[in-house]
Amino acid sequence: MYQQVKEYWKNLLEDQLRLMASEKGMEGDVVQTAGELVVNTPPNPEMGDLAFPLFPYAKVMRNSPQNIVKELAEKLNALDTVPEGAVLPSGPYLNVFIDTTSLASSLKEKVDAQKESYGHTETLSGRRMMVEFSCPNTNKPLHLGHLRNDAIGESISHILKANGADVQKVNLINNRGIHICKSMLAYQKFGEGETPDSSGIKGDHLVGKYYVRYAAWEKEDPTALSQAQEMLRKWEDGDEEVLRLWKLMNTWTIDGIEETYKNTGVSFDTYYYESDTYMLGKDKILKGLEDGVFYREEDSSIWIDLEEINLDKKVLLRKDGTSLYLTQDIGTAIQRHEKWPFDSLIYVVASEQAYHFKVLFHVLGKLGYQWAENLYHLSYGMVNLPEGKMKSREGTVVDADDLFASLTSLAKEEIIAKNREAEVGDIDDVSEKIARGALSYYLLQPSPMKDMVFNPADSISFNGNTGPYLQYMGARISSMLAKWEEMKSDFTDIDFDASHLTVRDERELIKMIALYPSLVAQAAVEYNPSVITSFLYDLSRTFSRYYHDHAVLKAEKKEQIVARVALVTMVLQVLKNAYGLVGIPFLQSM
RNA sequence: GCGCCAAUAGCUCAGCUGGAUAGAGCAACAGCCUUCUAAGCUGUGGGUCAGAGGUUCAAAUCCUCUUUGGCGUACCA
Repeated sequence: MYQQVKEYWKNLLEDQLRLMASEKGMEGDVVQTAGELVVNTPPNPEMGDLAFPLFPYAKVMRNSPQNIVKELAEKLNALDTVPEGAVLPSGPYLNVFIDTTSLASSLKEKVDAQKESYGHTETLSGRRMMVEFSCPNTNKPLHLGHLRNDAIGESISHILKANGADVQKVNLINNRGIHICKSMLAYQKFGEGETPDSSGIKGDHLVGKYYVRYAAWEKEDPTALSQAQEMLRKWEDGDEEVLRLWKLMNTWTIDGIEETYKNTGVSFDTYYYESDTYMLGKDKILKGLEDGVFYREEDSSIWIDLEEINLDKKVLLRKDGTSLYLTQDIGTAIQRHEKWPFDSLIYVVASEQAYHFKVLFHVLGKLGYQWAENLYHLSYGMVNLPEGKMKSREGTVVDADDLFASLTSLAKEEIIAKNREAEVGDIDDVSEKIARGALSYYLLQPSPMKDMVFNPADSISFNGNTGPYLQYMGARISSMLAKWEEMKSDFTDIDFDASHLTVRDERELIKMIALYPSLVAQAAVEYNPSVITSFLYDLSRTFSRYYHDHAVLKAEKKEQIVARVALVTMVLQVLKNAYGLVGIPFLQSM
């Protein structure tokens, strides 16, 4: 809606510029020559809502930008359609105050009507988009790195959906391979029949314990690795005993990981298992060989030459005919497209694998799959600690469950310290939701592409630019509106009138609400949830200042109260809608 | 070596399809709770936007080079 207002003024100004030019006897379309007007925002709201720099017109119109602005302002002011004071010349800029009153009126109608779907767009309407993320190994519990992956994957799925896409969230469980056998082997040797139930250890942590145990054992026993390899061979031969243990331990891990997903607010539409898919892709490689897309080395391994995309050669099938990571990914992509013909497939995977995906997409293209150009690697940076990289050998890996638990207990302590136990209701539930919001927001704030530093001390602080701060605004508004419910019967004779919303921050809030849908669209185009987190913080900060400075329910005039309640109601709706896109639970009270 | 990515306040990050004095949070300091939840609000200090060139009326933003850091360049996933 804000876009339309911008567009309106841009067109109006451009028309007037054309008029000015032709009055001066200039030939041709001045807008075409100088370029379309750029719409900016003035440095502060007192200077206007929109700013049009007129530098580019100086040369074409042979006049200083200042003079052009002055003339343009006069022309605009002479029009009946331009209200007094709407246009403000400011040096080389022509600033415009938009009509936030009528904007607020139409916004109110729209938000009232659309409610939780306010902000949704049609930009991806009808597109089938698959998002693959998380993809954990079944030999250990999730850590901080997975949490960033999950947060981005989950959020981007919501964002795409909000823009009209038909989204499928998929998880590919890495349950096969030598690393899985290592934990199995250690369990066989040292486990003594321990189970999650008998030990009281969460399944994924129990399996992780034996993965660590293996590493220690490997140092003492030089035959360890060959034993693990032997176990993998048995697994591939379908050895019953090995398969039984494999299934058992997989169940433990996956059950554990699902509990973590539940805590952190992550879910999937479909699970794939590597054990089912690792054979896929071979046929396609052989077919490609027949078609001359690939070539066979003397040792009979199959390769592709990547000279076209300025890369080296890459092996696709081992000399013994077994498949590789790449082979498998080729197979799964093709299989997925057959099962659910997507318009695009987004892989949420760490930036370390950029090369892999470049090759994967190229190979699929060479195999003749048109849709290969609609594959996208949503690459995200590493999560580091203040002292550097996380290293499992040094025990600095931040465990997902531990982190979530400590966030939850801190939130709980905070509620108790503030004496809010009675108001919040289920304190455990609320504490978990605060923890979830804090974590998700912390991880989604930086642009995905960049490496980030996870500072444990910062992450557990609930002050300042944090998830709980955002939740707090929602809770404050909710409690305000609850009070309004009790008093609103005295206001039935008063209609909403947006002309009572004139204070600076009211105008700011109106503009932000109006801008929100275009940001939802932008977040999808950029595959960037931080567009939404930044917006949420801006909106919250502005609102926080606003209700601190201006009484809502205790405003002087009744008309003002009605208008402000309506505005605040809209702010709450937008907050809720945006929370949903970035994994922040809404709290009625906190 | 080659390739990809990054570099903004003491720390963590926004801003990057070029536009007005580069913004937040944390940390430091100073204020504000008989008034809609102080998980809050206000203010002060803090910047050669890594460096050098270039393009432009205008560069943190675009281009080139340099420096520093991360990642990759496996018949691992």
